[in-house]
Amino acid sequence: MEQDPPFFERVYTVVRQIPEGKVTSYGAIARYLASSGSARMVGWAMNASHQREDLPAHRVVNRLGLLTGKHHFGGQNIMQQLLENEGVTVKENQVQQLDLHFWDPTKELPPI
DNA sequence: TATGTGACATCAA
DNA sequence: CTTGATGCCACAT
Repeated sequence: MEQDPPFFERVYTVVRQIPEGKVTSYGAIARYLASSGSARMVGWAMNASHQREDLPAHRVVNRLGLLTGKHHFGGQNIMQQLLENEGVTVKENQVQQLDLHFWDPTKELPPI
């Protein structure tokens, strides 16, 4: 009877647990959820994140730290502003010292 | 059931 | 720097 929550909700659950000043990648989340390189699923889930207010999508960047989804934040550099406001240095749409700000769910969160 | 879609990742040239 | 191709798979229609 217990049905597994939609893939979306699993993604949101992880993203919501990203601490301030930290970022993670689509691929990292995908590996944590499905142990697979299906990072597109994460990006696609994020596309629907417009419905979720409590979802810090600005903490999710691509593997290089590039703010690929900033255009979904209103068109301006809102995403960068949010990250810098949390102590993350961003320049040219790319997170600086990514390894210091990177938050890996596969390491920080318990396995499913 | 099939088709289209996507805020990615990775390789190649 | 760019473009193209390939893999990946949940969800909408």
